Amino acid sequence: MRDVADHAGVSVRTVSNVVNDFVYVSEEMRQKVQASLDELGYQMDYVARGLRSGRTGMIALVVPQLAEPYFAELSQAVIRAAARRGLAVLIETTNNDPALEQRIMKGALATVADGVLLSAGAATTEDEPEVPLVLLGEHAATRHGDHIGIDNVLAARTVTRHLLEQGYRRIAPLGVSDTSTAVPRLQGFHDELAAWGIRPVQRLALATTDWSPRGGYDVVNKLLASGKPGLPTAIFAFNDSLALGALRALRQHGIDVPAQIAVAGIDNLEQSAFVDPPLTSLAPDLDDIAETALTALELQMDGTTDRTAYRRKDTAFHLHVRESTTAGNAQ
Amino acid sequence: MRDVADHAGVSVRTVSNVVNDFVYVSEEMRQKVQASLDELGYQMDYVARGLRSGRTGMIALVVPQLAEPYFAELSQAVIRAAARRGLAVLIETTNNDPALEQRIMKGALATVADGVLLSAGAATTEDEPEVPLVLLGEHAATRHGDHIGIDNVLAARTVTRHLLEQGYRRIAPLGVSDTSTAVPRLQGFHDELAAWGIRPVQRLALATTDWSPRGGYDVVNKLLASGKPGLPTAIFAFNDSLALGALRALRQHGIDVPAQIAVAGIDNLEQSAFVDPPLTSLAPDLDDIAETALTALELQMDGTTDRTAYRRKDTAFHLHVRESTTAGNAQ
DNA sequence: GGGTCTCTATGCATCGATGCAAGAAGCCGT
DNA sequence: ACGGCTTCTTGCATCGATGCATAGAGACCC
Repeated sequence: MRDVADHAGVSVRTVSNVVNDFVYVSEEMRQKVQASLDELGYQMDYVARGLRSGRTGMIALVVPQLAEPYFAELSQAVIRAAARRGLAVLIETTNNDPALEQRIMKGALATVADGVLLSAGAATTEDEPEVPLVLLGEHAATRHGDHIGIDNVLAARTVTRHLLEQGYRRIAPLGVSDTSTAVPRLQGFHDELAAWGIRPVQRLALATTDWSPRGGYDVVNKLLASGKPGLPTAIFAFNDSLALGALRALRQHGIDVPAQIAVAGIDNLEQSAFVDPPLTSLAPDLDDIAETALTALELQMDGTTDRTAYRRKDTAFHLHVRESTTAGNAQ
Repeated sequence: MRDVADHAGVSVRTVSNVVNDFVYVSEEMRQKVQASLDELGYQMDYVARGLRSGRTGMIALVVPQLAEPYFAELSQAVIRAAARRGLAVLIETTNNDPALEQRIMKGALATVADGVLLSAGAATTEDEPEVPLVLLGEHAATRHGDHIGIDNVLAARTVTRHLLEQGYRRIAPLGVSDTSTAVPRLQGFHDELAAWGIRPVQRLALATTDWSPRGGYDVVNKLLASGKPGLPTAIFAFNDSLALGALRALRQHGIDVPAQIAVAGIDNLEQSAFVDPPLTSLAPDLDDIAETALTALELQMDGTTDRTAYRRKDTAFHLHVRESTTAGNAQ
């Protein structure tokens, strides 16, 4: 900036004024400085500005695994929403390491990011976060700040209701575990069963903490290989990755989906519409999540809302019914 | 840092010395300062350090679309490799916007990132980049700096050879277009055919620039719906997303894979092993790409290599043969 | 003419860290 | 006792931008 100032024969401050569209700059001056800016190819040093202003123009997005399609699609939505606000996105992955999550909640990213979006974590903390922080998904562990996500109980009820309406009665929940996302989904599943006067069959519960295709495949494969009688007539996978693995296991055992066993999931991955048969899935509105989260984050950043209070916002979702749960001989 | 200095009754500079493990600090002093650091919960301001040192500790990763599984998996690998070096990763998406890519090559991220990894772009430029810059994948357009990726001609030959060895002769390339990645893959396909004395059948080429499941689905669906005779006996999809869409279209038309038509792809997405039938796919070694790219980037950052010369490094890949190309009645 | 007001351009201090170089303290050899 | 050396600590300037305050130039009013 000093170079530009020298070149244009004005003060550094004036160059800054031009760059920032300060009101009191004469047209003549603006053009002269602009010419120098262009000629020298000036690029703002955002680090220096960040030091002075206390803002970096960056937000951090923290997810367990970027390679999981759900988080990839979510990240994409966040990047889009951030771009609309002129913010760049720094992505960190935690691999579900609670210690790392805790450090981040405590403010480890405070100096590089103006705010943090933390997704689906395991860490618990009672401390007030030291950065503007918005939690995505379920975080049973803390009651501070903004929590954005779908109502998982309601979402699970919606999927379950669909299966029940299709006539399926022996439904196996897939992905049962004690993680913060699994618990409310199982809850919703049970709630809906109860509403229909159906008692959950403990033996049908398919437990795994590995919510990947491999996890779904392994669990369902074991179930089928066991040769035990009393197979479910439908599988409600707690996410689509599990469902895709389950589908593979079912096909491998020659089981027709949905004629013999129906499958439904949650996330509505891009992939899910292109497997065979196309997967019925509940789609969280990722753009809604991203937009809502960034709005909440900005309110924290400019001090409108505080970080102590607990605010929960549920975002929209939509059930995509596809062939994996229709055209079957349900019972 | 000033607060810590006051609290410990020492100078700011000494605190800095302790934080940076400067050699000439007495043990006594180190402990006293460390106590104050801990007590006050000091966190380094990386922005300020960045201003002084000219390094931000961040690299930018630029990809067209994060939601595409390949780029998600690549990003994951880059984040891991960067973490090993103590670098954070800022992710930008371009949606293949050439103007944006060009701005990035010119150094738009120079002040926020110490270096840039730019993946699979369309932009052409002859200017020397103004940031340490490593290009990932094919970038026909520029001859500056480091280019890291698999040898796409060889990769395509490898897949094609596998199909030929399995006995397939009427192979349809899927994803034909004039993008920088498609061209060498088609080249390799033709090269291998030629080596076997087979002339490519123009009519079999399945052209699309949309390398997503939808793109693959649409093209193959149109082919099958056309009712034209002379279907291929195998499809070589230029990436797995295309292949997955193709699989869906084939199944929908009641075509058995691989008995009637075999399918192979490139990328080896996590998903690809869990579709039905599991997809034969050529796996680029993403960790190798990320590691090689970051090594090259660091050499540029510390000035060991310059940004003018052209350096191309091919990374490892491995063909995963699965059922989508085996156990068929090839011809 | 003098005072007030608006518009424009500038100087200086500052954000939080580190490079540099000098100062202080202790030790050794002669 | 004194210079020379090593070890340890510190003050000051600096990175590149912006906040604040103010000075100068006109314009306008009484």
